[in-house]
Amino acid sequence: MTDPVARIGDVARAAGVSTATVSRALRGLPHVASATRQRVLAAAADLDYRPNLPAARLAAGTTNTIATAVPDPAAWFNATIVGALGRHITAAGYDLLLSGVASSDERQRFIELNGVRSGRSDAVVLIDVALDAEIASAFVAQGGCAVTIGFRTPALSSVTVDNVAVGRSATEILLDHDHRRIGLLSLSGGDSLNFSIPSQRAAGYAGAHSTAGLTPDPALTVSTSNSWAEARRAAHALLRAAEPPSAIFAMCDEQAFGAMLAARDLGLRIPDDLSLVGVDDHDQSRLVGLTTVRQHVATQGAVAAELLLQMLGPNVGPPQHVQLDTELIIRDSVGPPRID
Amino acid sequence: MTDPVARIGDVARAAGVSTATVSRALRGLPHVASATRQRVLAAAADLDYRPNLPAARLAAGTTNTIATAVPDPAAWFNATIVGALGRHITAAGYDLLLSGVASSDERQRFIELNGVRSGRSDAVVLIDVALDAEIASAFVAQGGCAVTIGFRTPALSSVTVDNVAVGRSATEILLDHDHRRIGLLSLSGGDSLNFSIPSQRAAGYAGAHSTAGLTPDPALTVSTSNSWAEARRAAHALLRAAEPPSAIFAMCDEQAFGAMLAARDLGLRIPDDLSLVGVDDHDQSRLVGLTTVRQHVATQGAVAAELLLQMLGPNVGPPQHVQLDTELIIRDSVGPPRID
DNA sequence: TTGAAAGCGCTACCAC
DNA sequence: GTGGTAGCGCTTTCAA
Repeated sequence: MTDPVARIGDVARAAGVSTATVSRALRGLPHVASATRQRVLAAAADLDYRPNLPAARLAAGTTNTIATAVPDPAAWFNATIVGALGRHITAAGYDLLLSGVASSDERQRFIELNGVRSGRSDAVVLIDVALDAEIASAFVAQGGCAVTIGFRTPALSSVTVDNVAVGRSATEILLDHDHRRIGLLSLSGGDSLNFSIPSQRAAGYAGAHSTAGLTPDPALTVSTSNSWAEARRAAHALLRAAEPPSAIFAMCDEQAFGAMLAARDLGLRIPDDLSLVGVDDHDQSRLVGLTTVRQHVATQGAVAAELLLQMLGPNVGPPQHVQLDTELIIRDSVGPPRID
Repeated sequence: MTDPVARIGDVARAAGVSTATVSRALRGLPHVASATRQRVLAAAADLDYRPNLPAARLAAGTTNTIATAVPDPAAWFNATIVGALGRHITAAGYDLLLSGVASSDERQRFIELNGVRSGRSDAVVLIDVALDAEIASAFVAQGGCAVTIGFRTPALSSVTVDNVAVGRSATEILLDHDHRRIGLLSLSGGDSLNFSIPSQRAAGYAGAHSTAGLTPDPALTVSTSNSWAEARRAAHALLRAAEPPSAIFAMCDEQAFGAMLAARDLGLRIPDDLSLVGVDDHDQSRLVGLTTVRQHVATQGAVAAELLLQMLGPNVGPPQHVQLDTELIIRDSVGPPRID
């Protein structure tokens, strides 16, 4: 059953050389006579030898692993980023360790577990999880290497979008269509989530209003998670209020989907009875004709991977902050307000 | 900058005890006087000591890591499973290593890299990736521990659904509505993917037909990936054929979404001009009123985690195969064929 | 070009 | 209850 696995020593013995030579030969390092290398290779193949990675890494003092923290690995945004990120770092020879950090306790644990100190990973990527500036600084002071996505703090490299602009352009298109009561479906993170995104998008929403000489009605703002089920309930309440909005700006497409469902519940047609704008350009948004502010999600993962690989390279530099473009995608969910 | 990280020896020295005692004290093992433990704890806190995980694991001969292979981590089905799986195994104290294996080369590499031999993981979970029976047997013969999801081979524990029944019930509802020309949007995996699922669902489709005394027109079957963009093109072609189907059975909801788009392109309304059934009950299916055969995706991840944890436990047993139920979810995408 | 031996940081066994 | 010490499996000087 448990056949004794071949170790480097077994290969050495079989090839009649030392373990040092086996190590060199197998890794293609120089200073090995090619005849010797052949012999080692043959012996290794013969014994079906596989080097023990953790041991090799311990000895070499590296981990070749990138640890990733994300609030919810199943959410579309996160999954898309993880996919892109994984592709790139795997190609570069790194392993991807994935942790869900739904609560701030878990986030805390993640940070501790993945500091350089614990030797579990060479670097960390934080997707939509916020970090106190001091914790971040302490992390890098200890030699930690990290990049954040969707969140920005000075000490760490980051990839983000301009969320104020996002909120502004989503609101503007609604304003341009003469909507004057615009509901806001705001994002309420779990406690480990990133609060700056909702507040920045809300700032854009407010800014667009004030540019137009308007002041949004605070009663029109409600917060929900990114689940459409929750957004649906919230939108439902909004739309059944005494003075309902004629349009809704949802901070993510999933919430917009919930709003669509709510509209349907109430017999409201989109865009005739209700206009709607989301953010993300979710895979399904096109299907339902949702007008939305697209952010290039997979690209964010790819860029993060690039930054990471660069930081892990020989020449260290200061943290880099890249901000990606967004664009308004016009589909069929925005029209003029209904006149009653 | 690179402040020297505290090692177990430093803690031992600071507390005036041996490393053995530190190890015991820190891990809460018995045979440590509580006064000693306090002293060790204090010293560790003082030095901000973090045990080096890889080293600890190497010494203890464990990895505490589960390696997961999935064709595409970004796909909804996979992401949902990974999310559920991760939650459970993390709770049990394991790390989750995630690898995308889009090609059979990558799958091969994954298997080699994660055999017991390489000591990288304690167990492996394969999501929708197929394995030759011999490779699977060899894997367990070497002491490998694995569970597969969506694919079944004798040697490995698995969690699956009855895909023939899935295909049958999707087809039956269409047949029951008097459709006689039913298109089949079949799944074509990448080369690492699991081919048994499409063929089983197709068998269900054929079986339902023959039970009704019918023979499906082979021209009505087309294969695409699970991307809706591709499915859209395929459905488009199907619907513009000389004798188009009056209904389509799509092997996954994402393909059904593509078919919806194709229908829209052609000015066909659902279900008036075209009926549609999918499989999965994707998060978005409810939004677009798609009738579908639901499989409990997150549950599959949870069950897989359970099997895994059990296998990793003390009492080894034979591989277990659990088959989860599916259910037809009736929404608004199926109606009688149009009479022209 | 090759080998001996000293680690990497921790655990676990066996004495005391 | 505690410490000494031999590993875990590999890498990497350093000398030969």
